[in-house]
Amino acid sequence: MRIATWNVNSLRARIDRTLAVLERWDLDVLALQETKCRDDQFPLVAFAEAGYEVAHTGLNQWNGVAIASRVGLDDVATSFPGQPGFRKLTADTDPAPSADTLLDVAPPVEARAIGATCGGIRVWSLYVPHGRALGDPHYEYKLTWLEQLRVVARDWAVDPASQVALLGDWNVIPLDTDVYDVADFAGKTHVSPRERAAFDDFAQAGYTEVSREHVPTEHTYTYWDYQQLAFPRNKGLRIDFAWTTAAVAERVRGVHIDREERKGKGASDHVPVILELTD
DNA sequence: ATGCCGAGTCACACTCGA
Repeated sequence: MRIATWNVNSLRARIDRTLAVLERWDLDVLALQETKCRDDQFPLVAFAEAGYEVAHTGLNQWNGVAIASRVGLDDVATSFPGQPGFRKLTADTDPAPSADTLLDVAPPVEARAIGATCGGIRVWSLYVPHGRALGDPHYEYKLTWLEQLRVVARDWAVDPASQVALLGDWNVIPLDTDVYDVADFAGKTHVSPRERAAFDDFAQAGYTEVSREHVPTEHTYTYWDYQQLAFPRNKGLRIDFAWTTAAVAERVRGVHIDREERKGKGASDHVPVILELTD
């Protein structure tokens, strides 16, 4: 069984590359992030013709996460329990006291998490908030989002037989050797101690980051910026990961990072991470 | 060549990403 995660950075712009990834890796399940479309814009037919069912949540042009599967797709959840929301608190988005403000309504939950049971594994496709800058409200949102995910994920992992895979773009650089030059990230998001702790805490919640276990090589990246020849110069980041329960981790026979997918015209800035499991 | 930022929205300049 093969399961992959990929931040596709607009599915409609990269539907051909996506179908090619499914075929090239003979994938059973693909977790996608940043589909950047609403549900009604999702290219369902292309997936169906390739033999995949799809679950998707997308509210607008931002975010959007999906799971495609050819081994079943059950019990779809379009958010995790208690998933925090986010709303900009600026004058232009909220020029006058709105009904929301007056009612103190919780901020909207974004399309950043979707779960489904595929071939006996509870798969989550996750797009962790970026954080934007240290001290930005989005940074606190990111930390709260990760903490709440960890709290609920810990409960999912209590039964030692439970098979759970938390796949996605975590927007955290866990190690100094996961970036071309950590000095370039001084004072920025992705490397701060609080973000790294929020990421590492999934180990205490009963999970193993299996891509590290199988591909420990330093300076192995999953993302390269579009600007300033980052890919040809190999100035990348490792930010796409797979935390799994022990029952999944022991089935992992290999992990592949599809660096080839970053080449050529029309590439996403992220590449797929593929898990090979015993059947 | 792995090649100098891209996508979506919207109306041309902006947001967002990391």
